[in-house]
Amino acid sequence: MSRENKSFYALLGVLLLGPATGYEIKQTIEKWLSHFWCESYGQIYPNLKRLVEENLATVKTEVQVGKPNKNIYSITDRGRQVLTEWLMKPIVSHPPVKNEFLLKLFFSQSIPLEESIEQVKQHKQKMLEISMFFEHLKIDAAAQCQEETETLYRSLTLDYSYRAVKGIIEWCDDCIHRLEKSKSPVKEEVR
Amino acid sequence: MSRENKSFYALLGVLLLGPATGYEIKQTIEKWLSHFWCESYGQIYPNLKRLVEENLATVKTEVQVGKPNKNIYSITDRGRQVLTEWLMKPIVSHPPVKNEFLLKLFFSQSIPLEESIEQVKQHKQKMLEISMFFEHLKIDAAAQCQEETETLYRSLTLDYSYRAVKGIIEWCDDCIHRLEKSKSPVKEEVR
DNA sequence: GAGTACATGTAAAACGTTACATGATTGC
DNA sequence: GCAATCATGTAACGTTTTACATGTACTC
Repeated sequence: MSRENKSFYALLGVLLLGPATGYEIKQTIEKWLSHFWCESYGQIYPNLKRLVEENLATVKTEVQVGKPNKNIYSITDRGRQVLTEWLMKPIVSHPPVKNEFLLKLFFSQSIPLEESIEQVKQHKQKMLEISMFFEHLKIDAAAQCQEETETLYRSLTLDYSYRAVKGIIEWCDDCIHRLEKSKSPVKEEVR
Repeated sequence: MSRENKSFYALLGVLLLGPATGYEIKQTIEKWLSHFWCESYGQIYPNLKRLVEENLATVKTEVQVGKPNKNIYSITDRGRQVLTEWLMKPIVSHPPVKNEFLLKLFFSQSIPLEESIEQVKQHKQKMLEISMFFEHLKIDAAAQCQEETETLYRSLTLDYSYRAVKGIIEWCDDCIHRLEKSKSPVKEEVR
């Protein structure tokens, strides 16, 4: 029953919001979950099949002309139950963290200071872009204005990521300062 | 030349700090880099071999009795060069983010509020543990007090992660508040 | 005419962890 | 006596992405 496979639950979760095709699921994840989750088609289509095999979802095929037929998936009661059980289970596995930026920075004593500063500036730029994306998402989410509880949980997850990037942007500024300062640390001691 | 493989550079980076065996590299990564990187033996040993094949490192075997022989790896000039080039290259790939906690929270409108609050409290607990681990690391890093530049970069990377968890802990408190409040949203409007 | 959106699906490749095998020594 | 530390290495397994195949319709 592969309780480990998180993609499974991600798919069930999206289906909870309403029936959808694999294609639509991909889009939903990209739009609303991209700041903390992603799935490729290589995961989505085979897993949707398995969902049906295990009675967690049903399919209806909508015949189309010109385009491939649409396979519209809906969550079943059993699917809802399995998802709910998972949602309430405490998280045990803390999967590997990998941050390429920090890996580089950690070993950066061997490159010129200017280069390190440049890397940090680029990282800050990237974080600014992400924070702007979040701001747009927030507006979109508020505009959609569905059920109040749904909005609450979307808002909470968005705030989590937003706060994280904001913190990182502040860190970038600090970091640039500290690196600049270390260029000429003697001056301050001389005065 | 597999420029994609980040493990490669992680190994080179650790070897930059001094010659080491695969076993010691694992320990170093676990102690100092664990908050942003990890490597398993299944990655370390085969990649160390490849490092030697590509002249980025050399091995010396130290014969031991009772234990397996030690293979001590040292970085070569070419290794240093390859590492430095990578350090200065801008980061292009932003690998998949996967946050199981947020995935659960996003879909939590379908479980009782109390359960969601419990999940957030557990997440906060985890973050507190991590922040304490960071505080210890900071002390250890200061105590080692090697070269000043080395200390600077370690301190910077640590602060990055530290600030991130601190932000998340604050978010947890906020989040718990907001969830508690949504239990009885009517009261406030009634008054 | 090129590119994008719609729509599904698979095979190959890369990536990464876990578990196993081996085996002495030291501390509880 | 059991667990942990030291030390290396591989095979199996699972996960995940990428690239490919297919094909219409619409927009620039």
